[in-house]
Amino acid sequence: MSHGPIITRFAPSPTGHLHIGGARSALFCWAFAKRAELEHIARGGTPGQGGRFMIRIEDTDQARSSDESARGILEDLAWLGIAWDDGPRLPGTDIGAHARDVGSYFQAQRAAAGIYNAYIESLVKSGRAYPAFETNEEVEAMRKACVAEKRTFKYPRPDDVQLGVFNEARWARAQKGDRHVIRFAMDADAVVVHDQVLGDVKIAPGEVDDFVIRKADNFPTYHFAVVIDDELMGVTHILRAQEHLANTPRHVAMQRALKRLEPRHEGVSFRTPVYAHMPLIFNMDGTKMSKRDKAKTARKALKEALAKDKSITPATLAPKLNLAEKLLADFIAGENDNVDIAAAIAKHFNIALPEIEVYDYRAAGYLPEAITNFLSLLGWNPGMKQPDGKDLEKFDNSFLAQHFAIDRIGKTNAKFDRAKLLSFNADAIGKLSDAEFASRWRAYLAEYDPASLAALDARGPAAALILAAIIKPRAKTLRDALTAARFALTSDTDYPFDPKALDKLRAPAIPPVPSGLELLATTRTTLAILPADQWIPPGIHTALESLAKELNLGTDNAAVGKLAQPLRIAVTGTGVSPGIAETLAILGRTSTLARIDRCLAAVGP
RNA sequence: GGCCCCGUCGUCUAGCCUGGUCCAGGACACGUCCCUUUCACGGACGCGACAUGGGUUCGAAUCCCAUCGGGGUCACCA
Repeated sequence: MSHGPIITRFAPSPTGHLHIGGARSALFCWAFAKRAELEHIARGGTPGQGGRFMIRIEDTDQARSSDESARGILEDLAWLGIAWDDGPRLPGTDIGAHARDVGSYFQAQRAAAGIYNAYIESLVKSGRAYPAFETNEEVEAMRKACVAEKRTFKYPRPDDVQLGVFNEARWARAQKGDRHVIRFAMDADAVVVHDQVLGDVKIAPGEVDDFVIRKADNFPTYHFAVVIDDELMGVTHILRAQEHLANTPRHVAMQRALKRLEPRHEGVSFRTPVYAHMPLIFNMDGTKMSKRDKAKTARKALKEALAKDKSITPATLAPKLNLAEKLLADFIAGENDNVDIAAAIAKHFNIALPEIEVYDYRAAGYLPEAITNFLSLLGWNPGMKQPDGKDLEKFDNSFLAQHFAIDRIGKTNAKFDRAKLLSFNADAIGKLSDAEFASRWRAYLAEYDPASLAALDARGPAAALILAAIIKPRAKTLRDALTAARFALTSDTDYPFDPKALDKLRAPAIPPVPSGLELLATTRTTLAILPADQWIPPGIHTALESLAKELNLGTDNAAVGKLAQPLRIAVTGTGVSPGIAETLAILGRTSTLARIDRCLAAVGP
């Protein structure tokens, strides 16, 4: 047994944003390596030698991969607090700065360096792989024929190919430039995957056919690249989603057939890493969480709008969305699931698209610590109790790194309950100090809603701090903190009045209590002469209390309420707002009086 | 369909390996109540599950089998 570090990896394909399920995989891989490192350090070991977490970008799909999404994925990981030891350097941070020298962390570059082709050639020469010349269409036709006969399709090994015997004729033809793929020659042995979560999973011989390991474009397939890279990059433990379980026998079979080619390791057999397959994460309705859900949601909303309002047609709508009519028509027909079109529709009809990717949750105002905490509980559980006997389920990444263990990964698939995530997020926000919340909220607004940030700044720093303190318990996300703060972020002349609230204001007096309108006018007079140094929450509260007493409204809090409710409607336009004293303090005297006057005018004589 | 995996409240799960302390515990959601100047926050209580059927055993959520149900996978995507 070697004493090298435990090395885990997360290997995303850069074809979009980081999926929330991928984030969990990354988090668990990170935690596993981190724990090994922590324990190694505690034993006095050399830093960096106990456990390492690696990122490798699997960009062998030329058509769908992009540098932009690779960067986005890296940024989202870092935002979640998942830093990698090995992998691309993340600009502006020191993440990846001390990566091991194991070649590029991008597979396309590794392919360009000839890493995979050297192994392909060795496999072909040892008779464990061979060129196959059928076109994609031909194989597809064979498959269809099988399906029609209700038989499972397995690629039939050509008669001239023999396991373990180098097929020179085929190799020569391939070298000549005939379009071909390389297929791995499966052996006849049964494969057992010793999975740390699922136990031993046995696959009978003959279940796996000769699969493609190099595509016609000369790029390795996922299966091949993964096996080569995991070995060459020293990966010891593979934690991944259960959807990969069925692939694992292929990987194990290749590991058994492969020997190292590099001078220092030449001839050494590939090792089989430790596998642990994690349960899957689904939507609440049991469907897969996919970015297509966004298109589905948008399409449904659009169809409803179309059915409800006959004046809306694809032809009239397309220009408003800045889209070609054909594109929109295709989208409606389900011909495409373009996320940008979905977003445009959502914006136009003011509907919320489901959050699927980390990027979405970030934009929706979730805190990274709430996301990783929630994700940790999907398929894993610390199995610990709190002093009060309740299950421990609120913890941070550092706790996870200290306690994560594969043997506590569950086997059953989980449904992603957004309501619970929302509750975790609200809880995480609630735990923030007022100052912390204020600064996080500002940062959020700076990125996603600069106009609101400008409006906030216009109120001044003192008001901003009071505002932060009172919206904090009302906010489940940084985005909906805006709802509670709306009154302070709109101008004194155009915040809307809720008609129902105004009606309440118009209600006649019920003697001895004066009407809301009368109370409002009286309160205005009092507030107008309140000393400036009293224009703070306690000062305002005291003033309202004395006024209530003066007017014989009573002495309890309900008395102040009789004053507060008309005021609230006047200055916020609705009967719902944070505490009235805080609300007025944030607005300041000038705004408050202006708003009362505007309301008085709106209600009319 | 073949192969493989899984099955505790609506949801995430604890308990299962090492049967009894479980007429099954927690959290989210939901409901009622309390707090309360509105809305939130907070607090209390409640609702609510061992898929089914057979075994094994003095005793099964826990062990075995079958059935049913759910899922994954069968690409020159990863």
